[in-house]
Amino acid sequence: MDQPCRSACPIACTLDLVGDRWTLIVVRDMMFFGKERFEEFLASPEEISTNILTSRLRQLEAAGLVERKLYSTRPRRTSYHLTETGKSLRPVLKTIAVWGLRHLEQTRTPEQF
Amino acid sequence: MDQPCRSACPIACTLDLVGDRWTLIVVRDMMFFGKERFEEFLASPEEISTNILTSRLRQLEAAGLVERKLYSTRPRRTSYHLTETGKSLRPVLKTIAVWGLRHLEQTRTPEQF
DNA sequence: CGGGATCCGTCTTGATACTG
DNA sequence: CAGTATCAAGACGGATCCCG
Repeated sequence: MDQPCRSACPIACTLDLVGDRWTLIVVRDMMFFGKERFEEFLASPEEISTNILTSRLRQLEAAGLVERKLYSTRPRRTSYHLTETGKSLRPVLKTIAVWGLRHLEQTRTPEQF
Repeated sequence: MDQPCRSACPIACTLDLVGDRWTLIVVRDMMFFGKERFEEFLASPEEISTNILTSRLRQLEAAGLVERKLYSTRPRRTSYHLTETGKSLRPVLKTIAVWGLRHLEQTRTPEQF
């Protein structure tokens, strides 16, 4: 998540960007749940903490996947939106979700969902 | 990477399993490069360290994505193979690789690859 | 020599409290 | 509401050691 790229492998480079426990959760919230504001991301069931959320939003912004907009100065209100590059992650999220559903079907009972 | 599941979301659950800097690198090495042995994983350009590799292989084994086989006792030789569940991650890896290639095309010059 | 385990120092993550 | 400050806990990396 820090250096641009560990290696020339596109998988490794992608993981450098989004390969951690939280980044794709935030992207998911924007992409599938239409969340835009700091408070909304905090409200997700995974319970990201404020400093981690801040750092992930900054990284996503730096990587050009997310744009920040101040839409009110007093009170200060910020909103976050996926850029076109950010939106292009949709197939990745979708594939992960599909895999998760399949895999979890086998290891957990349906009532847990 | 620790608890079974942070939430009922299949994306979050998948990330709990493989959402870190190293796990999918190891899976990639098995899936696309046919690597099987501890030493081979260490030789990848991303340079995973021995303790991290050990812990990731254990986690993958515990999750049922990888099987360990001792194919020689003296000298002791261990090999690691993807189970069917592990192999089912192929579309995930592939989608990530495709996204990486596209995204990196725009942000880096071709000579870097 | 292959396949780790262990120790240690550093960097990162995350929970909580606090601020503009 | 949208963060920042602080600090403990854990992840990571390197080196070394161990064991068959």
